[in-house]
Amino acid sequence: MGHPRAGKAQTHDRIVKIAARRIREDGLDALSIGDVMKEAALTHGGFYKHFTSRDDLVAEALASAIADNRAATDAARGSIEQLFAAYLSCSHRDDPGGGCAVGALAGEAGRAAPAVRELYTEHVRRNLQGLQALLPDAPAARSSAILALSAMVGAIGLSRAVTDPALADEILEAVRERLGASLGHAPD
Amino acid sequence: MGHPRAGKAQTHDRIVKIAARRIREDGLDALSIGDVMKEAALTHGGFYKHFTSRDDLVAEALASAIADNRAATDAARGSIEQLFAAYLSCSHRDDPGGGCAVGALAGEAGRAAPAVRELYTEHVRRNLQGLQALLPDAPAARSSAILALSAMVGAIGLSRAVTDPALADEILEAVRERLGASLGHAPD
Amino acid sequence: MGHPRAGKAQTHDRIVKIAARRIREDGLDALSIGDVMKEAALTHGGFYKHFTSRDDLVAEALASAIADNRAATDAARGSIEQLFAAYLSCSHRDDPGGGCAVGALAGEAGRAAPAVRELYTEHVRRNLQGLQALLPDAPAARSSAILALSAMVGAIGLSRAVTDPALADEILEAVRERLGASLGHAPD
Amino acid sequence: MGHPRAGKAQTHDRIVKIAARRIREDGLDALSIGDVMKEAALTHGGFYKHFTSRDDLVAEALASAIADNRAATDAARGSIEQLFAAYLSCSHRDDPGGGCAVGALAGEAGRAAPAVRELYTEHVRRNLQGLQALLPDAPAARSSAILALSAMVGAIGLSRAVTDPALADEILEAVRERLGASLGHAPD
DNA sequence: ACGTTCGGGACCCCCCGTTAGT
DNA sequence: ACTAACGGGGGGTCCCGAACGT
Repeated sequence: MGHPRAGKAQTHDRIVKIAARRIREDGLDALSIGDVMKEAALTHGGFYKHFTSRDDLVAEALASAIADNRAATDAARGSIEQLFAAYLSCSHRDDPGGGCAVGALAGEAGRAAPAVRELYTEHVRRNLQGLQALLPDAPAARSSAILALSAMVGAIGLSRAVTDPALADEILEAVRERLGASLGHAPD
Repeated sequence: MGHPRAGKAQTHDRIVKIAARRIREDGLDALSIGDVMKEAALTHGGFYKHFTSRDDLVAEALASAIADNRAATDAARGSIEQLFAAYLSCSHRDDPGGGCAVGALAGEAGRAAPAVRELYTEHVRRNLQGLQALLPDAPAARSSAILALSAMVGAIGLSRAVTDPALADEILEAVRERLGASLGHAPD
Repeated sequence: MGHPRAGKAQTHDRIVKIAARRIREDGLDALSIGDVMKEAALTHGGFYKHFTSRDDLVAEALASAIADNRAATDAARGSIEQLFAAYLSCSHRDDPGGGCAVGALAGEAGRAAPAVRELYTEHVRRNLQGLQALLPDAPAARSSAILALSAMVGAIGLSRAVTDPALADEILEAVRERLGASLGHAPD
Repeated sequence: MGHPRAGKAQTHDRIVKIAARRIREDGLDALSIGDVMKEAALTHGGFYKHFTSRDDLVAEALASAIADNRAATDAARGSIEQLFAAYLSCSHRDDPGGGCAVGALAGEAGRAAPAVRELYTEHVRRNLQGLQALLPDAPAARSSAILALSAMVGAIGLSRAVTDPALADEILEAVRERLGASLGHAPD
């Protein structure tokens, strides 16, 4: 019985990874312990050997999702165009579970528990700093980063929500290009 | 017993109005029939005289929220700066229940029932058209509208989610100003 | 569907009555909503139309059990020997569910929620007053009542717990007779 | 790893001792393996190296509690007044975990597993014999012992359950004195 | 017909006693 | 001796439907 070859940490991680996908796909509230454990080929009852409560899992899952994002962002190092292209891509839009947590949870984070909101906020800050570092060292780099993050988050949300595929693609494309252009020659 | 002076249509409307606020405040999934009916001073059971199911209410509530938004948008007619100022304002951020449904539901709409998504999509289209009409008649007006909507939606979501009030305000301010500037002299 | 002929109050009462038996048979903690509802030919889900929580039911069930006891005590009016005979009887011992709540819950009440303990205490006070009223108007009537209640409660508990039927009967008989004798000629 | 310096028997005993207190404080049903092991600074899973099941522990814990009681009773040897004073004392009432198992479990024992009930019954028998030995060698010594045990058990239970401290003290005092008096001049 | 009362079933989180395998 | 997992059950809430009263 059990998964003798899998250490506790591995099982723990497996659960968290699954949850990290789920929260980005379905939102924080929709996360069900039973579903996650079932997907991990475990039973519902064993959950509390790994987490003290559902909130605990949510926090860990969010942290894991954020770590994913860091890795993905680092991969796009060097060029902001590359980052835009990756973020505002169809593959990102079509795989929320593997994508950006800031975008996936922008709507729900405001209603989440304080601990979750803090994590989220920290992640937003880091993203802004990362963007700013990639932008030309102009006085308006900070506001450019904010505009870029807002537009990216908004565009990915809209593109996911809209039923018309053409419109969805158009949103990504338009923002991708216009954002690059706007930020290229920061007006001040 | 009951509300003899209130016609059925009025009661129906009252329920929808309440639900229209709730879905923007708490999201689509969190809408509880019991809560809504309680707030309407009605009993839970009577709900099904007005709606065939919870999904029915959600659809109507979304339509009502959209109608609200149309009215609000029309009020800002004439100047796109005025619209930005209104959308990217603290009062809008702090009152999601009375605010823009596109922004409030950007994350959740992608997971909603087809009917809801259709409604949402239609609303996005109309918003884009409205924005486009307010922009100078340049070739890039369409993409400008998309960028504007994306940035607005993203900014309002981020500003709501973030715990740091200073950062929340900064997001609104930065996008408000940078967006105006960027769109003023559309590069092509 | 449902029990159309049974008013809500009737169903409510039915549930409480069942629970009132159960808490005397199995104790306060062992009371299970599912079990009670099943015995009432209802489903677990409907429970919360009648009670706000399990604790609510426990409180009502205890009150109901106490009311039962009052009625039973009143039936033995006039003679304390009759009351002793009824309380310290095999039929009382063998039917805890229909019997004295003070005796059945003597052990558990001390660990119960404050509201439950208050109810229990009130019931003890009333029982002491009832006993005192039945005793000769001697100065020691109060302490006689306390001795009588203690002995009765203890005897019924012991007689229920003991596995040897002869010993169980002997306990009831001994206390029944010795208590009557002791109280007959109050020493001071 | 583990507690290398503590033999298995010692660990076993430690667990039993803790459980022996707990069952008197919280009852048989409330005994939780997890809690006991935690208090013993052991892990939950190791329990089954010492006991075959929870029922096994309960039986051993009861036996241990009974052994405690024998020791305490032997200490009061010689005078029945001393025994009454010790049993019907505030310190006994306020420390059920270190007190009499017959009193603490009078209500619950009747519902316990057969093995537990047998143990309990044996304990009652021994207590009755002990009491009888302390009483004057009158024909009614047996029934006097039964009355005494019943009153003591009942009084301690009531005194623990009642919320009013004055009433709680009054119960102990009244039974202590009246019982001594009643048994001093056994009527027949 | 409108509204309410009552009930049904499904789900969720959490905890428990127990065991297989290390 | 323990870790990791199982399976079942507990209380609580939800959405929904059916029968009754107005």
